[in-house]
Amino acid sequence: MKRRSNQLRREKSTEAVLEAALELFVHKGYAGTSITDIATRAGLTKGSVYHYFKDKQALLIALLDRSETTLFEPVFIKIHAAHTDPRSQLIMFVNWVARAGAENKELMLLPVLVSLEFFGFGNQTEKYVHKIYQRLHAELEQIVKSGQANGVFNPEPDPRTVAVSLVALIDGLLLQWYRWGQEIDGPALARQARALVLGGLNNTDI
Amino acid sequence: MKRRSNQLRREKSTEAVLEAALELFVHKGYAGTSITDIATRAGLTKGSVYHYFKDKQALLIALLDRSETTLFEPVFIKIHAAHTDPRSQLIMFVNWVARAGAENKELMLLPVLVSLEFFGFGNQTEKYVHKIYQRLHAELEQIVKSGQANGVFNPEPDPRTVAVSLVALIDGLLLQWYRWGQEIDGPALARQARALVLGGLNNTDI
DNA sequence: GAATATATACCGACTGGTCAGTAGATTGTA
DNA sequence: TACAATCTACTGACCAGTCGGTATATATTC
Repeated sequence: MKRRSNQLRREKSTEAVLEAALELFVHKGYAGTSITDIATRAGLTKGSVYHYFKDKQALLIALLDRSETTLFEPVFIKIHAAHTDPRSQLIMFVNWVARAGAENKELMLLPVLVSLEFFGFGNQTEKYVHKIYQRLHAELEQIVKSGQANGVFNPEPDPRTVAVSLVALIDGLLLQWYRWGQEIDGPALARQARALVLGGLNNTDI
Repeated sequence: MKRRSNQLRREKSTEAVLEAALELFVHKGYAGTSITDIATRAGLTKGSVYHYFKDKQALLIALLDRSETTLFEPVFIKIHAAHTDPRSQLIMFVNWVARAGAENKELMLLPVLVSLEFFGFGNQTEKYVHKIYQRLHAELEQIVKSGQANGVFNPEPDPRTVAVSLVALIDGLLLQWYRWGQEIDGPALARQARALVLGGLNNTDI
């Protein structure tokens, strides 16, 4: 055993556990993953996992937190900072999803999958995921609204519905690719998302 | 205990078991549902469930089969029989999904949810769901193609991608509503589906 | 149509196995 | 020595599937 400082051991081990848990939760499901699985994949044993994390749910929460702070939060900041027109903001958003989804597949899929596995349990996990979705919906709704106010978008469609549908399309496409084990096709996702939102927002006669 | 013929008992019991299983599989997941749960909800005990079904998976397969024959098959037949233009066929399809999803929520959601829970296991269940999706994609792709040949649709978008995206949007919307315990909003689904497909197919400059 | 034999429906205890979480020992670091 | 990280062994709960048995329904025989 190589000699390492306790701090280094701590960091390496927690990181290894989180990485293993993310991989396994996404590919085998939360319920389908045992702590021993996670420990083994992280090069440790069960007891050590419990040394760092209170219980199984704490592991999941930590990963959801990471997903929020490293994936979702940055794009909102970036879009707000850009100060461009709503149309460009929407395009920025879908392009970001396409890139983030391709580069960080598991972290992107985790909230989607977990929200389905934990539906209706009324626990902490569900609330956490709910927050992420609400944020997504609210931000997109805002963009659509301002575009309609500017006269850039067709004012007829309900902005909330447009926002929810855009998120649904992205979720659906991510899940499709995940389901059949295909790589995430970023450009295709971006193209279809644009077709949905801008197609709907440009045309009155659909 | 009321006296009933064996045939009647058989029918009543299998039906009760299937109904209970559908409800529980959708709302608690396949793995999260125990046979005892199902039996209790059906007013029986574990042994009786095994009297009618070989094992847990056989129950799931029976339900998937029901989903295919009572939901998906009829719409394809109806669309083929209609002999209308591709545009109307697409609209027929999304209207049907909207109606079937609202009227028969659990049966509609089962394949979607199961395909996610069973991803990558390479078992019978996965193949079954795969078949349903392939069928969906193929039928829709065909409609889009013929519309493009007729000059009704913009010929540029790849028909396969359009078909996959439409299914993804529908999946995504169904899951959204399921996730947050909302009723399925048929009209909204139909409207958004039209915006995606026809919006994308009408416009070159999106 | 009564008596008997067989088949079907149903029950609940049991088995073998899995898993989350715990306790205490052991090894490595400060 | 004190403390942190890790391991091993264990517990209690749960679950899929089996099995022997009971009750009810149907078929057969007289």
